[in-house]
Amino acid sequence: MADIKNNPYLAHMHDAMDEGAAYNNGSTSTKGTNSAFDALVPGKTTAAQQEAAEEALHNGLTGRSFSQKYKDILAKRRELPVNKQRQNFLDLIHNNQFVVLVGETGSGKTTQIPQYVVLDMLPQIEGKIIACTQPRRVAAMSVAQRVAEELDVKLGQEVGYSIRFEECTSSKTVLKYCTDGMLLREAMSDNMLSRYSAIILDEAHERTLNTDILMSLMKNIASKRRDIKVVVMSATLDSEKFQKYFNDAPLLTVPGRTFPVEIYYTPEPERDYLESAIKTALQIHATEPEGDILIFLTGEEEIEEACRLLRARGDDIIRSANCGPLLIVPLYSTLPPNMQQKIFEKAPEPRTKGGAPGRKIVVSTNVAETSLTIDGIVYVIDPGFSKQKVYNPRVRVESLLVSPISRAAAQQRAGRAGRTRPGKCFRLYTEKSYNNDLIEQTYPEILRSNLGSIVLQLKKLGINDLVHLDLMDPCAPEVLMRALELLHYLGALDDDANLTPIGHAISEFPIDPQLAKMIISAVEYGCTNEVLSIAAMLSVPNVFLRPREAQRAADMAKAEFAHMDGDHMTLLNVYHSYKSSSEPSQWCWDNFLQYRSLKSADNIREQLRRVAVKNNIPLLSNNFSSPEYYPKIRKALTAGYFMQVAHLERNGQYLTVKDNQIVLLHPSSVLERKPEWVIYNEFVLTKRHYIRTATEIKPEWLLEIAAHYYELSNFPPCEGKRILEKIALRNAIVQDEQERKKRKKEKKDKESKEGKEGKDKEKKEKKEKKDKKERKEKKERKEKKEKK
DNA sequence: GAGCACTGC
Repeated sequence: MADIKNNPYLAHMHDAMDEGAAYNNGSTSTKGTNSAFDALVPGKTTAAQQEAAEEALHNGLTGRSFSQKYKDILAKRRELPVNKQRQNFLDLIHNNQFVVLVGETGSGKTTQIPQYVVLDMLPQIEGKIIACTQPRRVAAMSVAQRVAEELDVKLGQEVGYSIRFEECTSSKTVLKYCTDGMLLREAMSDNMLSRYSAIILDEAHERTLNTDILMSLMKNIASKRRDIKVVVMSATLDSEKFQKYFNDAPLLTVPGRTFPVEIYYTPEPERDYLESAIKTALQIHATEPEGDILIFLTGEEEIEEACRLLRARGDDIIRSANCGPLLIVPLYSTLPPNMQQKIFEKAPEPRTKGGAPGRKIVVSTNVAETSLTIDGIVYVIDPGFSKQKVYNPRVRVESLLVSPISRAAAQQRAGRAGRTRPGKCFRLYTEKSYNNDLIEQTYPEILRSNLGSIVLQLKKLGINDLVHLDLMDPCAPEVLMRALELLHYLGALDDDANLTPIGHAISEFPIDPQLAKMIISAVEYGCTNEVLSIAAMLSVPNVFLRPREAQRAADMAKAEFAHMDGDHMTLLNVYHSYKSSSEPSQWCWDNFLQYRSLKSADNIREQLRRVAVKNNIPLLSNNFSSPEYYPKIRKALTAGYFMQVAHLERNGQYLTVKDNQIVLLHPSSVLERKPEWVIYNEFVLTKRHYIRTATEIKPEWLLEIAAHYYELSNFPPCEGKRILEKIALRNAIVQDEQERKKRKKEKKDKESKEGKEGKDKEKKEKKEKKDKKERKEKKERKEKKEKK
């Protein structure tokens, strides 16, 4: 205590200690010289007390004295806008179960709020810990790293993170950053999230599928656990919706710290946004002061095209208008990491000393909207489009569609220009269009997705009444119905929509339900090892590369792996070859394969293998030289994908079974010979309808493996149906015949058995008679003898 | 004869 009193730097620590003593009901806590936390009473701290604890001589979490680095960071933390609101925040959290917090970029909410909650709830004393969720893995990881530094602890000890494939926590952990999907998984085995005293949901405005489910779950849990606190953090001004959803929760608004961005609209609508974007970029280069440019486009092809045009025309204006040199960099997620690094390179130097400055132009997809931040961007060009996922429940297909962005997304894009200094945003649409045509918010993902996997998870979470599920935006009944239907056909739900043992097993796997069903069914066919590999390969982005300049070479490389049964077996070949290569990265390069995808497939396979072992699913392989080796694998695939079958009609077109959609085999398929029956993994909707990743099957397998689905009476008419009907009829006849034969044989057996028994009896009786007679005669002879 | 916006368990 004396130390603190003598230290002018800790002026208000003194008061805090006294207050703490008062809360402790007068009990002496003078050993509090070592831990400033002694002054804190769980659930009743003040901002002053918290600040005092942060300025104490020793770290309340570790008992160690604070490092100089800690003190330096602390000074900066005090400057964050959110720190000015600490007392307000504490007041709200003390008096409410839910708090909604809106904080713009740079407010410090993600790093500071969880720390305030830790100091307030003192998880190390209370035994329950605090979680803060993020939609993305990298964010969870990097924020945890930062907060560990801020609290002067080692990452993975008192502060940790938990993401797929990486658990970086310990028994000491009091604050855990995790992806929202990870927390959802955890809830599946601990429905009340009983380990936690507070959950902080960050980036809630992004409305990812998992965040939406988690919000609903927290609402449910909070109504049953009065002790848990929930903080929902968001970046939008659409806070009323969040407040209302969380039972009229109070709102705290924290200003951000960004620079102003001037917005420019086009006076007239642009017909060709690509052309217009390029023109605008070159015009900025020719007329605006130094500063890098970010252009938002929709996809890889468009971006590469734009880069080509920019390079060509850039050279022209550099010559004619005496502009500085340009560095043009594409950016999209499937770009190899070393190419992605280029976005962080500096703009080129002027060609001559004192000449016009160079400029960097980044041409990017949505990655640059949320996931990646590029420093030095001053100008943003926003054509107003992005590719968005849409789900059509009628044909059960998710597809990507180029669509206008929302006003919220447009604001987000503009904001990217003001991170380091005041910037400008050029919108390639009219102001009128912005106000009238763009929707306010992007539709939440839950309204645009296939919910098969999510519905299963909800069932596992103990939520049975899905129709009345309390979601911020309720999903369409038809989408829900499709999900239930799928799970029912897979055998995951019974007739009353309750989870079956198979459903429990499927839900353990962090993959599509069909893939999980495939793995579980593989036990029956003795090929779980191979099916685990295929499932992993199907869960990662396409492994086959096909660079524009080397298409033929790439196709030839792929042909080396081709398997005549189809694309699934081809993937299996690739995986096996990958595993046996000595230098995987070089090997991938040589074979036109995406190393990143294969590495990830290997990771996923290992995870799936662990889940399988945990659920007593044996790891089996058939004898490779057996002729049944591949057919058995294909049967296991069919057990998962019997709802995605296409039949080649006599006119040479494939028709999907039951939905009767005309589809083409994707040109990337190895199945050039067009087998009559195929299962497919994916339905791709572009200019035409394609089925991608297909494997040949036998129609009789469908009736054998999925008899409940192939109840042909409710199928619409088509050739495939007629063939299946014939097979079913033949099966029925064969079965009848077999049964008739069986009955006949049984009868015969019975008769002959009876006959035999009869004869035996006769024989026995005869023998007995004979014996008796003999005995009698013997006896008589004996008696005669004796009489003599 | 063609694509894979972006996350995530």
